[in-house]
Amino acid sequence: MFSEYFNILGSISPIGELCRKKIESHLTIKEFKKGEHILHTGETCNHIYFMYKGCNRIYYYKNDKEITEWFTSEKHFCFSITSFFDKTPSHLSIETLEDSVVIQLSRKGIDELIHSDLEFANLFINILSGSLKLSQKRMDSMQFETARQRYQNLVTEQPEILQFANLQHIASFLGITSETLSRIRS
Amino acid sequence: MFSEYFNILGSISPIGELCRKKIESHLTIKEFKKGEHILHTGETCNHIYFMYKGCNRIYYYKNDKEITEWFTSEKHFCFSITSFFDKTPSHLSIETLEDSVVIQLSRKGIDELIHSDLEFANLFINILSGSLKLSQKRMDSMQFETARQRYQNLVTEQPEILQFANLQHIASFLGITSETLSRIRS
DNA sequence: CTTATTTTTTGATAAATGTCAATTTTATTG
DNA sequence: CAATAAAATTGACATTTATCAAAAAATAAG
Repeated sequence: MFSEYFNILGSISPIGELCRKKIESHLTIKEFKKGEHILHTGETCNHIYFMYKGCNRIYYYKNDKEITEWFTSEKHFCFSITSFFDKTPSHLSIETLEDSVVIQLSRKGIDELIHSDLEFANLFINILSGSLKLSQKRMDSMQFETARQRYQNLVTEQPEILQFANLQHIASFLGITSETLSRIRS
Repeated sequence: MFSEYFNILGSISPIGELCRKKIESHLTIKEFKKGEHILHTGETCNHIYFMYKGCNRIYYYKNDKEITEWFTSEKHFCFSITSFFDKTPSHLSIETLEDSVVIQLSRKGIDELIHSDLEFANLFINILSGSLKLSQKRMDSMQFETARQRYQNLVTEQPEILQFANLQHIASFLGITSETLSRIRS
């Protein structure tokens, strides 16, 4: 079960047998039913989560409304960025959208490894730079594209999200109301 | 002149004398008049820039209009994220908004150091995680705040930008037209 | 200092999106 | 499968922001 995990890590940055062993000692596996929370608001995010099976959405409340900030598809990583790095309670929640199996890598392990293992440090750099590119891309699309364009982009670039997310999740993810998204779709 | 640079690096992540020496060998200093370009569209971004003196804006063209994506204040870092990591021609340009002095750290040096020096790798991780937090924060504000709120945030959180950026730069940075910003201001 | 150029402001109008309410459709549960 | 709850759609209208054009103000150049 970890072999697929390490294959994906390896495709991000090469890691040797020794490094794998070290990483493995900081992994835990958890299962979640659809709709359960991987991380609750107020908890501190102490892991980087890998969706071995299933998917999730990351959301927060703004004026009593749920706003979906991000989706994580199967075989992808996620975490609450600010909470993880600042060790502060998360304003984000992470909720599974299907029955899921999550492989968690602890921050304690990450801290230890980035200070002791060059291979791991470089792996982590590559994970961060990948996240940064994604975040930047999304920011650009928010800055000067219309709701319709943003929806089109989603359909062409991340069609898998349409499979598991409902209209309200997608609407708030795109920064629009569900009524507007419904009209765009028709 | 480098001492201030290293103080700032050191405040991000502790680095010893040896690491400093190694970094120093990959630094170059460049001066720019106001309005000159640190990076042109189409060039590949091969450095991380530190604004020792002066400031800049990072912009791109969309439908023949300039869109400012980011501002860099004095004593801060910047680079074209996608171009730097993917080694591809930048769609962004970086233009100074004042006479400036830039300390450039080369990608060649960065590549070398992250693979050989744990201290540097950790420094770089901290630079990336800081960028990621900023990027995320900006994305959130784009997602569900009105133009007026985004402007208010800018005034309270980054007032220095108002000193060197003109109305059009700020408007496109906020994702609105200059007419709208002018009305918000009055 | 005067003229030219660029930037900002203002006005009128159009387009995009939001809000609220009602209805229809879909999903859930006993 | 009927009853209920939740989600999606639709309509009427309000609000925000964009667009285009012109005027005013600020900046740069001779």
